[in-house]
Amino acid sequence: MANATAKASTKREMDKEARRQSILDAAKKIFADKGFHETSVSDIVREAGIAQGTFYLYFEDKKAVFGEIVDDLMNTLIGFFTIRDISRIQSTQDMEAVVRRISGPLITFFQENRDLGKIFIREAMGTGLGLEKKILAFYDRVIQLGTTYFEHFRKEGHIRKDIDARVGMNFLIGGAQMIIYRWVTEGIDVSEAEIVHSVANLCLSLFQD
Amino acid sequence: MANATAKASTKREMDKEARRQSILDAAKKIFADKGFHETSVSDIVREAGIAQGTFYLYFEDKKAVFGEIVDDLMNTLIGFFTIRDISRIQSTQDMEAVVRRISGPLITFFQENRDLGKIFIREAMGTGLGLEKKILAFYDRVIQLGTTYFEHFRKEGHIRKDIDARVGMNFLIGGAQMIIYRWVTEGIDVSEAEIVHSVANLCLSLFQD
DNA sequence: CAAAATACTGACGCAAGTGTCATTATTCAA
DNA sequence: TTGAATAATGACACTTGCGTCAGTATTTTG
Repeated sequence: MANATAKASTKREMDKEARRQSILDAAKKIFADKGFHETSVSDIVREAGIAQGTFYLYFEDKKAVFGEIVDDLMNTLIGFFTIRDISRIQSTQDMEAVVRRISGPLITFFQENRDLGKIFIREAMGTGLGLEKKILAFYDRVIQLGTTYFEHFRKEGHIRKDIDARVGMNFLIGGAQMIIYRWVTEGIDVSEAEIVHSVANLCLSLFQD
Repeated sequence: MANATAKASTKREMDKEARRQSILDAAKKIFADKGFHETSVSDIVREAGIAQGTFYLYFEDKKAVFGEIVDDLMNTLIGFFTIRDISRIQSTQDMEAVVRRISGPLITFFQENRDLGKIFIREAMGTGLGLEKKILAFYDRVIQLGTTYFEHFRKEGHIRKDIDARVGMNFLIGGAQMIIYRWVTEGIDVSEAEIVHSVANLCLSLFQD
């Protein structure tokens, strides 16, 4: 917190952070385009406009960049799935609102970050890094959140009785993922609003009474 | 059809075919275990008990084996999804029967071929070979079949009006895939019958009135 | 301004894995 | 039985891309 030093050091930090970010951005672009395995570190540094060696000042290796991209994404997504004070929400109306409150931002996000959509859904599972476990853990976390909401609405009586929450949630995630993937990769001629509507309706029809 | 020659030649052919198959089997095992990119041709030939060069007498390269495995699998799966004479089937009862007739054998198949499940669901999409397009075409074919059935039952009046068939089918495929994947990879302690029951119910609840 | 610290560079050594090919083994046919 | 055809071998030359490091540039500090 010594003023001058702090300022200088802060400035350096910022620059390093910016460069780091620019490497991440370059990597996202190439990964989404060519896939993890077809992407070489040379590709990334070319896109980022830096030398080969510089890359290794900021990241351990190619895996590390990829892992960080996926980690960041998962954190962002968890944010979308988190709803505080679910216990306050009670009517069937509200249940629909909850589904839409989740799926809306989610889909907007993927529209604005198609690269990340491709990377996460197409690549991340089969890269052969340790990611598979992490991703399954992520799904489990989402499922856990979903199950909480589910059980809540079940208590309120808005939910059909005969579906196992975990299985249903897995189904739901897979389904939503597939729709988002196809929407993100191919330029399906469907508006964001329509996608939100469809996804939300599908989710609801799975569980609703 | 010259008798002696034909017999001899047939015998040779059989042997070649058997060897080919043994390479495919070895490859399936390793691919499912380590993933496409972590698998080397050396791994495959070691598993198959042949020399490096022999591999290349039977396959162009590693991609070719993988591609063939995936192609075969897609053909098998299309068989499961094909129902002749859908127009004969009319009641809601029958609609349920159709869903179960598809999901039952499908799930049995994946239970008996977990390797293929892993390969197809975890690997095939992101290998970076030309497979992505092929797989999407496969999904489209399945969706087309599904949509036919769907429209049929819609005419019969067993289906909710407000769901777009294509979107619904995509959702359904993604959902089913996710469940099968989790069931295949982790040893979830759920019986095959229960999985069939769950999947079928989820499919039905998506569309049913 | 000097010199020390920090940041960046890119050529290159190295490892991994591919696919070939000269050689050896096996099968067939006469 | 022999030699011609077919099948299999495995060592190795070659490619590719990774990660390092000795050297250069830039920034900071006193």
